[in-house]
Amino acid sequence: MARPPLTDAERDQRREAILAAAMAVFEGDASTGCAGGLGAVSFRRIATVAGCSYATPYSYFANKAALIDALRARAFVWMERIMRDAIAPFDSADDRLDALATAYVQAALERPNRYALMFFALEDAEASTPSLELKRAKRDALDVCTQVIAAGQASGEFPATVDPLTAAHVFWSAAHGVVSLQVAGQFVMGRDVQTLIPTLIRVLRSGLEHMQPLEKGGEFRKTA
Amino acid sequence: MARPPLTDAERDQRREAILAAAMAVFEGDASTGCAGGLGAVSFRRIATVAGCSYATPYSYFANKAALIDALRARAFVWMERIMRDAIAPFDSADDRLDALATAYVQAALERPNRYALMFFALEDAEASTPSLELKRAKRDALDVCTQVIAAGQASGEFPATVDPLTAAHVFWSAAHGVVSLQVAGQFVMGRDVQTLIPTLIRVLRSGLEHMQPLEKGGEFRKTA
DNA sequence: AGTATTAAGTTAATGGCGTTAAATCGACTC
DNA sequence: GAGTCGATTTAACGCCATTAACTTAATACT
Repeated sequence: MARPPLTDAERDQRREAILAAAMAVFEGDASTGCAGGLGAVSFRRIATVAGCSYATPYSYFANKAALIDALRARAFVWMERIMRDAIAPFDSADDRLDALATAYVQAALERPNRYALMFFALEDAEASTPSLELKRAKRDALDVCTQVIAAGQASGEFPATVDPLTAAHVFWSAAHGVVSLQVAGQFVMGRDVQTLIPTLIRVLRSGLEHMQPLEKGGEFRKTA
Repeated sequence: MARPPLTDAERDQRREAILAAAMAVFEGDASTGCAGGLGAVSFRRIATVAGCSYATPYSYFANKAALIDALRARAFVWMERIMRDAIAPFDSADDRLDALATAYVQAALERPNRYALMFFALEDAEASTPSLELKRAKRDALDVCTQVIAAGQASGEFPATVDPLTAAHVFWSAAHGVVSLQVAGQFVMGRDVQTLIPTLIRVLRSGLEHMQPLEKGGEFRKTA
C-alpha cells in the first residue's frame, strides 16, 4: 500500500554520489568550475554538481557539519593508506619510522587542502561531536604510527621507556606542527620542510629514551 | 573647498573601536549576546556592536579577510607578551625554555579560540596576503623563542650545533603540534597535555645537539 | 551670507549561503 | 485505477559579504 523505502545499498550509493560531488568540489575539480577548498564547499554547489536539488543532500546528511565530518573521515583513511603503503617495503623500525614521516609530510604538502580538511575544519565540523566513522578513521591512522613504535620496542630497536601511544602522539604532534605551520603559511621558514622533518625525526628518535610515561613523568622545573 | 579628511588619530580611533567590537564578538563577550569564535564574527554583527551601519567597517577594512588579519595580528601580539612575561623571571636558558613552553601551552589551552585564530583562520584570511602588521607580529613572537635559544647557545648552556632560528622553528612546531591537536580535539589523548609538553621539551632540548643546520652543513656539522 | 566640493556614513540592493516547511512526484499495494 | 507514503523538489526565511547610490556634514571660496 505504500512505496517501499530505499534499499540500504541504494541509500549508500546515493550518499556516495553526493560525497563524490562534495569531494570533487573540495578538490577543485575542473568539472565543478570552482576554486576548491573548504570555502568552496556549499550544499547548494554540491547539489548542483551531483545533479540534484538543494534539499536532497539533507536526506543523507543531517547538515553541512555532518557532510564535512564524512569528508574528514575520508581524508584520514586516505592518509592511513599512504602511511601503510610507505612502511610496507621496510623491515627495520628506524626505516619504517623514517618512511612514515617522509610519506606523511610529502602527502600533506602535495595535497594541502586535504590535509587542512583533516585538522583545520574547525568552523564547520568542530561544533558537533565527531561521527563514529571519523573517530575510527582517526584511530586507525594513529595506529599505524603506534604500531611502528611498538614493533620497534618489541624488537629492541627502540627503548621501551614510554608507552607506544604516547610516543606516537609525540611523533605525530611534531610532524603535524611542522607541516601545519608550513601549510598555513606561518612564519617564514625559507628552509625546505622536507629536510626539516628528518632532523626532527632524528631528534625525537634519539630522544625516545628520554621520554617517560606520563603517569609518573612530568617532573620539571617551573613557576618561581 | 572641501571637507578635510579625518585625522590619522581619528581614523585610528574609529578603526580601533571597530576592532574592539570585533574582538568582543570573537571572544563571545556577554554584551554581544552571541557564542563567540570565528564563526560568530560577521561584519554585520560587528557593525551592530560597534553602533554603526553595516557598510561603515568597509571604510576601515578592505574586506572581512583584512579585519581577520588585524585580529590575528593582535592574537600574535598577545602571545608574544605572554611569552616575554613568562621568561622574564628566569635566568638560566633551561628555565626560560621551560617557562616559555609552559606559558605557551597554558595560554593556548585557556583561550583556544584565540589560539585557533592565530593558526586556523584559513578560510577567511589565508587567501589574501598577510598584512605587514601581521607578519611583524608573527616574527616578533617567534623572536622570543629564537632569542631564548640564541642566548642559551651564547652562554654555552645549549650546544651551538644549529642556528637558533631553525631550532626555534622546531620547538615552536612541536609545541604547536601538541597544542593544536588538543585544541582541535583530535585523537583521544586522555593524558594531560600540560604534562606531555615538558616531556617533549626535554626531548627536544636534549636533542639540540643532534640538529643540523639545514642550509649548508659545513662547520656546524657535528657527527658524520 | 550662500554655494560648490568632497569625505563619511547610511540605505538599499544583489547574489550566495544553510536550513526547513509545504508541495509534488512516483512506485508500490489493494 | 485509487490510495498511500517515501523521496525529491520548490519555495521560503533569515543571515551573510559586498557594493552602488544616496544623504549628511564640514570646509573653502565667492
